[in-house]
Amino acid sequence: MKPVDTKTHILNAAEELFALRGPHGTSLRQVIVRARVNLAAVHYHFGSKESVLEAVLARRLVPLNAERLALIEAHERARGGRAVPLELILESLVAPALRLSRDPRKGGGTFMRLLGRCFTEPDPAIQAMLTRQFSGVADHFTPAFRRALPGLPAVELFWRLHFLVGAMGHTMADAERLRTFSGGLCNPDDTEGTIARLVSFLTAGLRAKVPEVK
Amino acid sequence: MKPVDTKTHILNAAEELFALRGPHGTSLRQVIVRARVNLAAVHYHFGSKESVLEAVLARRLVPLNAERLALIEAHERARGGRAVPLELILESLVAPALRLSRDPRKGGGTFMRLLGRCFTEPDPAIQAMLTRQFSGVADHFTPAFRRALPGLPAVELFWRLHFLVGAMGHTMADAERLRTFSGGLCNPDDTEGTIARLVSFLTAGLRAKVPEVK
DNA sequence: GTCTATAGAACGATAGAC
DNA sequence: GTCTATCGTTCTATAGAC
Repeated sequence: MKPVDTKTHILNAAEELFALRGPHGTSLRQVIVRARVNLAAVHYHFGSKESVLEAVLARRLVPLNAERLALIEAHERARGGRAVPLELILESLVAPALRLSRDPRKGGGTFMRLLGRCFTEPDPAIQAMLTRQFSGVADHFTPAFRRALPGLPAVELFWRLHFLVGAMGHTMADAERLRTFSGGLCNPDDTEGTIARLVSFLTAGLRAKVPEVK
Repeated sequence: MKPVDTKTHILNAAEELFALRGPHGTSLRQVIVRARVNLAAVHYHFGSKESVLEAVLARRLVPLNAERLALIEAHERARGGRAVPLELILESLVAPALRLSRDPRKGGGTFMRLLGRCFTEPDPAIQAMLTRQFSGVADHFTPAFRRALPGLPAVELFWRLHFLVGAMGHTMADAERLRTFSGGLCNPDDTEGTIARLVSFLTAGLRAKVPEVK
């Protein structure tokens, strides 16, 4: 049972506050109050506010994206050279993220809120962090989608993957909004139900008839 | 030909900078430099930074949401009491926003980037602004979707509308990312193509088979 | 590694002359 | 309506004692 050290305290506090008020809307001083550490400790351990954000992201995204790749690679091995069915690709992509987004020990919805927010953050430094973190997943999943949808032109596939990222991101970043909007009818805590619904929606969308207008 | 006044100069500069670096990441001082006005002028015309943001949002959203409502009401009138087909509902919702997001005289992608960003902004004041602006559209379109998809349980509809908002928002807020991601294959400037693709994707997603798992 | 103290700059907002 | 000047606050970052 290892004790929670200063560094982890800072990461936890920063994750929470960055998600709650945004990286720009949060000062290091707010972070150190919540983390119960000294301001200088942040600069000692991370060097700068930007590096704190990068560490917060990497702590969750490195294992998350590794899990995604492990899942799809297992499916690929199980099927030899043949294409992995669309539903399984989507599930490999969606399920680990959604389970993480509902695991209170791992930041729960807090982290996903921050992640969704970073995606709309135009700050070039933040964009570069995201590209770094997601390049492996993008490189592996894009060809998998292409193999699962052999009739779909590459242009259309890219558009649909863009729609997919939006739907997925918004679902994870803003689950609680749905509870309010549906008047309590929808329960975002039902992780497996959410995965099934999202996979079914995305499968149908990706398989839609290609529109005529060009 | 009326001259561009101080108030409009401030709105234009704020729109651009808020979209570029976020409302929190932008200072009023940066705004007044770009608008070539005095700092006190901002407080004279708007009272506070928050009110500037509200005015920036309202300037585009009031006519946009009015256009959406006008379109769907025209469809409803044309069909008497019968349900408006799903594709036409989606087009009424998507097309005005997407055309706005590509109209350089009206902020172009700049404004949509800001809007997408505000959606992930947890600041309660900003959330309240969005709720105010979108309540009319939500109240009118939700029953329309229900009528167009009579077999779909309400819970499932709410989930799918949530996915829809994500796909739509991300498409408008971050169109340029797709150009990079697709290696230049996709052209987000093709507004009508984007509308057709988004409507086709969403139609299929909304009509997907309801998943078994509950 | 952890602290206090502080430098140095930027912030939102306002007072009051014109 | 528009300006200058400035108040009071907060920020990131660092220097240097322990």
